[in-house]
Amino acid sequence: MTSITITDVAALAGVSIKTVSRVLNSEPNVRDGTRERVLSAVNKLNYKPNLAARALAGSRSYLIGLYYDNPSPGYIADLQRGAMSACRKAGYHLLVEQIDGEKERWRPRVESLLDQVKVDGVILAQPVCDRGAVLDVLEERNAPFVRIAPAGDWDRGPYVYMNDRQAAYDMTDHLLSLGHRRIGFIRGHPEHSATQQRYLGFAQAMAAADQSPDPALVQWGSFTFRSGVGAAERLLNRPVKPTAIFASNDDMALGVMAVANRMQLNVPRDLSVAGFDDSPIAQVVWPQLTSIRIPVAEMAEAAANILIHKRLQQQAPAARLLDFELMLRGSVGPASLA
Amino acid sequence: MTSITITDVAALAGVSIKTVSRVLNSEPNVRDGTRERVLSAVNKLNYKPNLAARALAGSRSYLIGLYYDNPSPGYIADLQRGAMSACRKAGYHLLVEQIDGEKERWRPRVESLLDQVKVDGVILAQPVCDRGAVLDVLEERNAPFVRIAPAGDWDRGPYVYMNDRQAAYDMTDHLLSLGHRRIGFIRGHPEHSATQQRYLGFAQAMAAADQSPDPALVQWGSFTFRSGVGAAERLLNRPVKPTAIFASNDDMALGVMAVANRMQLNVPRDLSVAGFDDSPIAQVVWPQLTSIRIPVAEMAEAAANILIHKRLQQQAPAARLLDFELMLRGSVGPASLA
DNA sequence: TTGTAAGCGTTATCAA
DNA sequence: TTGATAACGCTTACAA
Repeated sequence: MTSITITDVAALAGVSIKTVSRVLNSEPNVRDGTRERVLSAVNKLNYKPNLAARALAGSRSYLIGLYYDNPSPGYIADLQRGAMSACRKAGYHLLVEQIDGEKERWRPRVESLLDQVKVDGVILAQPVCDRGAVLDVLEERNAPFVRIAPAGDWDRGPYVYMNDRQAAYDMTDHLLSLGHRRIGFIRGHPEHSATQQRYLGFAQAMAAADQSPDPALVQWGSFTFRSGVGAAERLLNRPVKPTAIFASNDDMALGVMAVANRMQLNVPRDLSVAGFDDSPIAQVVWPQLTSIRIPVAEMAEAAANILIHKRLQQQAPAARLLDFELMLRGSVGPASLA
Repeated sequence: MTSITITDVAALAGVSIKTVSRVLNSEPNVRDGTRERVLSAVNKLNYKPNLAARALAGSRSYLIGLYYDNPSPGYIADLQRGAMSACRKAGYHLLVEQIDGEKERWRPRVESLLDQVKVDGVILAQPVCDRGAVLDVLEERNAPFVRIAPAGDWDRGPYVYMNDRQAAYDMTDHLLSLGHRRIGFIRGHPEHSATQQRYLGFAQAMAAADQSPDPALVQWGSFTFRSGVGAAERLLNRPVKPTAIFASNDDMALGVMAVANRMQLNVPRDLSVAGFDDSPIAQVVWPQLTSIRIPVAEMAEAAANILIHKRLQQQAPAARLLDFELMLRGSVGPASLA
């Protein structure tokens, strides 16, 4: 039950193993006829090159690593779907690794992936992509990596991202276009990179519509359901309630909806609610939550492709921008006339 | 910038590479002093064996594959956390692969993992573990695999699981102990393995409490939020409403809560609601959902460990049972006196 | 355009 | 208890 090797293929095709190798790696200088004979032998034998041998002899392992920490399960799933899709198309495989931020326990794992497994590249997702120490380890070893939506350090290698500011701007614009003027905004966790960008987009859209910002209508949250509840209570217990609340992520938006429910406010008649992330829950609640879809899978796919095709390119792209999408659903309606 | 190899270690320790190999693989017949000299050389050089070379020469790749299809993101995340934990402890790495059930597109990927990457074993999660064709491919190649909560085929290799029937029994018992007698039950998707087991547990607990089963109180669902809504409407529009509804997963239970809300029924005062799965959403809704925690991460960890330690064991365990946990929260209360 | 031979860094064989 | 040396299956030089 020994598996078939390049030698078997060479023998059947009547060529040397080097020629088989050339065909397999799409190298030039192979006569068409020869190529066909080799390929037909490959097919006949159902030959598949051994990755360990390839990695040992050559410079490619056909493995891509994905580092993430502990964000929402939906984010991880999307990430992997995208990365896997790219890997599948190129004959690569995906190795996942959770990087525990707390302790320095991540270090041996990161080093192992580079020194032992010798992955061809690493995708760094939030929040790992913002940990300087991890980047240091990768740079020390000259390991190719691509970051997904990093918060800064824009000159430390390629990254893919989407425009959070513009997305928040567009959503705010949408609310304004429906007649809303008193729009509450709930900021996210102060240490998260997206927080500031999303707030900026909101503020700029309000300013562009000549809406003087009411500081009392901007509340801090921390991206959790509970913090959304707190912020919503502060907003909705004011003498003059806002007609819409834009929370900078879905979990907080759900908190807003819970409070509205408890206060007998009908969504969207009495209060419009918008979120950010388009998490799976957004479509489960009633009414369904208007939100912003982040192209997580697409970003991961783009990142994987950059790594996979690195050797083909003269110059790796420094950055790749992907589009968000406004998901308009039932939780947002026109401003009531009240 | 060439990396250090076993030869460097051997030179520093003043032994042959074979001796270094012996130490690294904990083989017998190495003098203590020699072992120590080797280990200190390993440490001094920060040497890490090359996995590709190991895989090529030996019979282990130190890679474990995880096949899943498209269940909830939370399930995937838990699965990976557990499997990764086991891998980390043993110096293994985790390769993930989504097995698309629809087409036969999965076949080349499964074969590639076995023939090219030569993973040391494969973990099969729901619903991949119930696809006979996938098992066939694995068995053809004599590839070690462990299934997580399979639906049947209990003689096709080792598996880990939990007792769905007992869990549903215990939850029903809990409702009965709170005075509920008219308990509605919502079954899951008929093709899903857990559906029958969970219903069985419910039915047995009811029978044990001498509750003649009212067929009208058992409704079909399909594990989706929407199907939960439908089933709940059928249950709650009856002349005599149930005082509690036990849905066989959380998504459907959320559907029940949504209907209850719409019908102005207070949960848990007017209606108790219980789910199954303890998905993340269970703690986000209000009141929080009473549910059953499935030890997904623990099952994955156990599965990985079975694969990793296979060579050490005389006889791989045929099955490993793990415990569920009743998560009692606000959505269930005593039966009202009405 | 093709082939020969030398690695790649381990583990396995077998002799010492 | 140790070590020389041959695999493992491929890619990379280099030669033809």
